[in-house]
Amino acid sequence: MVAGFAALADPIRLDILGRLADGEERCVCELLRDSGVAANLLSYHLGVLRRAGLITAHKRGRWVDYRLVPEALERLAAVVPGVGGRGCGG
Amino acid sequence: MVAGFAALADPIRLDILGRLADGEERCVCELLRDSGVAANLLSYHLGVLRRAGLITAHKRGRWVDYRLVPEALERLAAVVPGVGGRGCGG
DNA sequence: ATATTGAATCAAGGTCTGTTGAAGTGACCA
DNA sequence: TGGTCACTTCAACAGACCTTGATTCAATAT
Repeated sequence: MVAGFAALADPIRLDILGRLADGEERCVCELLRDSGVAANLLSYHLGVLRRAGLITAHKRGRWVDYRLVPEALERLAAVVPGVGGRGCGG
Repeated sequence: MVAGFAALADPIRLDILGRLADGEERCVCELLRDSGVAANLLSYHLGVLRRAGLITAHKRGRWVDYRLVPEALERLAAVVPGVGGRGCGG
């Protein structure tokens, strides 16, 4: 949980998550094109997000596709103190 | 914004926020009693939260009371990627 | 088998953070 | 005026983090 917020506390990682925010899968090569960071650095940050459980990876031939784990992010958003996680209809 | 998430990425600070989550004001001395950390360390973490805009301080005689800034925390929770800030009735 | 590509990992650095103990500031009391 | 209390700030250190360049690994193409 602390690890989840720590994963959000970096501009590169927020950028990655923002680019996956529509729920679609994207391969590293595509994330790499727009991000403007080195491939190994991108891989490092993807690893941080993956180990935090915020994204998942699966291989497709030579490529690796990443996808958001919305539940993990919702759980994080719901646990922000003072917000009260289920304000909608829970 | 990155600073906001970074402020959440620490167990002591999450503990502080959790203790302020009811919206009530609490003086440092009260926060100090249960937390079990040194006074200067608590002051440091309160400073991090204050500089991130997540809490506000005001003096009351010899004491300092801290209070949550719910808007700041709601804004943070709403900006978590993939959650969709206004999913309720926007 | 070899080369090439997409991606992950390793080693090493510089920088930021968290923790500690000591000193400083302002408000109250004698 | 001096002393104590509540809290903050300072100086210093260990550890974690981010970034970089080089290496490694797996999958495809020749």
